[in-house]
Amino acid sequence: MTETPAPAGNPLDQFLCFSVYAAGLAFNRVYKPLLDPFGITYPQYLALVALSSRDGQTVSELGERLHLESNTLTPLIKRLEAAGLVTRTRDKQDERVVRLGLTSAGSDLAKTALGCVPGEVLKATGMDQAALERLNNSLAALGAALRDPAAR
Amino acid sequence: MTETPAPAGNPLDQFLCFSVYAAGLAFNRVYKPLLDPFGITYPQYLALVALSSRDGQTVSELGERLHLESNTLTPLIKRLEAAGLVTRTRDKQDERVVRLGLTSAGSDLAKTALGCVPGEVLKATGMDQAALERLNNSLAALGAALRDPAAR
DNA sequence: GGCGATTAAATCGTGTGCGATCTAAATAGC
DNA sequence: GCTATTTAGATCGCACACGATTTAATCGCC
Repeated sequence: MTETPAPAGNPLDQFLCFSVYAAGLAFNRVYKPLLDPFGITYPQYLALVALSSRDGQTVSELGERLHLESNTLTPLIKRLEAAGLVTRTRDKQDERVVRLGLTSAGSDLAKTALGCVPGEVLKATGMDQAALERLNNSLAALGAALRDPAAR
Repeated sequence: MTETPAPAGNPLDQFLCFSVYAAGLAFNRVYKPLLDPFGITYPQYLALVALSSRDGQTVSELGERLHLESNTLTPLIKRLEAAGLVTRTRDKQDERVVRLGLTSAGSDLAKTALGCVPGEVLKATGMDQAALERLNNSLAALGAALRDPAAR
């Protein structure tokens, strides 16, 4: 009774999918106040982090990293471009392709955010590094299994 | 190389939040083809399951279970009502409150879906019951920690 | 070299999530 | 009993996510 604010007997609590769903909502709510000062959203933050690892990624490559497609990414990237954080340039070799990069403002923002946000999030999880890593590995495996078309 | 379709060196892979995010996306994509025949979405499915446990829940109570508020739930519930699956009635004692219930069609749909969908989802996870339960418990604890205002 | 098939990204419509605000009903305090 | 406050839902605008389609460029094959 000490930590179940939800009504008793919630059948959803037995569902792994719901735990993932609810944890996702909760992460989003932890990130929001941390990212608001930077003027970016949580998915935008993920995109900036993914882009900071390598310059000149295509929209498709970014999509592979984020598990998203152009229908979601194009508007998101355009907002980051409008904010002056990301550059979009058509590939000269293949005009179908759009190459993405961080502006210096985007790079700075990513660096600054990565300097303080992850620590705050870690604190909010209340977990130690080892437990966090175990859970991360389990979830990565779960995601890979769910994405595997052979498994259904 | 056998199971890493994403570009190498993805810094996001080290983020627990991203594993949760990506697993959530993946679950959604597993559920979609399973729920399409019933004409409902994944959040609508969660709402129906939550409503099937008890009749006459209020919007707020449903929100506590789903970790959502009326700004998200009201439109969702109205769609379920328009689909003939849910009833909405103002409480006679307190006219501010809306009591929710399943129609017989909604109850039947929930029963039928619960009869086949969870098994398919379990198969897609590729996990056994014990591992699934452990992961579910870890994630429930993570969600509770993230929701705890004292922890940040 | 030309043309159908493929590919990358963009566009569009619908359904969530959510901060902010609004409305209406119940309660508190005088 | 009457007003100020609180509470439950609803509404609105914006940002994802995604199925479906479109556009434009490249590739494959003859």
